[in-house]
Amino acid sequence: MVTTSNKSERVPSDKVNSRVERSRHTVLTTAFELLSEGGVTSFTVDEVARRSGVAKTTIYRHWPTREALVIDACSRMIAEQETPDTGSLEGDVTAILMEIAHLLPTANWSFVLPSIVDTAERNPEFAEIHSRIQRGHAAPLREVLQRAVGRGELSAHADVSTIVAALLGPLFYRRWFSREPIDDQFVKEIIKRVLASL
Amino acid sequence: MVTTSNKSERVPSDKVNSRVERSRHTVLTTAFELLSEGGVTSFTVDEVARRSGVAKTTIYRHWPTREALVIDACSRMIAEQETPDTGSLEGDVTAILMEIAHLLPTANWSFVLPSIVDTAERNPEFAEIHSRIQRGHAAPLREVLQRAVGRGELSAHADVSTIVAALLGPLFYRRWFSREPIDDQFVKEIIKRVLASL
DNA sequence: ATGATACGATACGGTATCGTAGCGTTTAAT
DNA sequence: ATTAAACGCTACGATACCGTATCGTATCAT
Repeated sequence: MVTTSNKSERVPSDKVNSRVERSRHTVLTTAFELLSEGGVTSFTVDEVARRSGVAKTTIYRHWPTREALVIDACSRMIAEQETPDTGSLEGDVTAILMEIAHLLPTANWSFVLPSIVDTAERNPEFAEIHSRIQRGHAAPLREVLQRAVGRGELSAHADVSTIVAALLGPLFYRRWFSREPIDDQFVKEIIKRVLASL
Repeated sequence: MVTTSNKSERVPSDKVNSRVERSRHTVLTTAFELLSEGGVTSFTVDEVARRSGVAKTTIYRHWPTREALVIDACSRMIAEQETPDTGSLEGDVTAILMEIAHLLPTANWSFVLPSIVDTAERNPEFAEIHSRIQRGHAAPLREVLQRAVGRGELSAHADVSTIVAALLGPLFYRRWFSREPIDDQFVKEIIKRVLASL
């Protein structure tokens, strides 16, 4: 009895290949793809069903509502950027910003983000997601700045939050507002100017 | 005959109070208000009709399609900011950024802009509007920077476009991405750091 | 093998929205 | 006063979506 009971409490690795998990995965992949193309607005459950091949009824067996699915798909968008450790603040910052600069014109999330920003403006749930995504982007930068403080390379009074805005702001500005290209020269200019003023 | 013909060729000031122009104005005002509240997505012609009191059929007599009305309403959003002239570059830049900083949390356009940015990502017509709005925001800054070059206060080799991004980027970043408050201290910090590096 | 669970297909009901038709009424110019 | 243009009202047709119901089929553990 106990043995039987234990067998039905499967470990996660078992569940991955179960039928439910296959469906979940297929739907989420398609949902994310759809979000990247049209943003939150034009996202429909019917289209997910059409593209994924998973029946709409099955989708509603997994997610209670359209919004739940959108939120779930958006959550998979949080960038897992790794923090470099070159030994110097300038080296670390350059590594981070260069990677972001290269991702901005191509990565899927850069096409969805405006949509999330807009939705977050009036929807608390999306505001929460947006907040998590944002923290994900800023985290590596905050970490290398803190490390620089630890090494004495940066004053302990330095306002990390301001510096992050001074570094990321110009890049984001070019991607979504002025829509100018973000070349390496530009990134280096920004870094040089911001770090010079510390 | 000629006199009669001339009378029908009215001057614009006459037209302002005509019935058509009254309708146009009422509808556009309501449309803009609606856009400010819900963004481009939740904007519906039916709601404009309900709120404005103008019949939906009349609205469609003026604008061929919903999109045309949205675009027309968005176009009225272009900020008409005046360029200061304090004599020094720092004074001018401070005046401009302080005004923007105070508008960012309150002005109607700041609630609609994410919506336009998102739509512009996939719609050329909105990309054009967005471009005009953007140029409107950056124009005063570009002008005072050019003036500073003329006075010799700024090197002729200075990349104006980069400096604009370095100044506006952090403010926009805080408004729409990190969602942190934008206090005067922050604005002054940004200005100080950017101008110090010139 | 058998039963439980998940899935697929189709068809709905309900709602929102776009854009139009028809027709009577108001406005405003002559 | 007459008349043309603009407006309001109601009612549509068409479409797209959400979310559910029904029922038959496939999967999978035991």
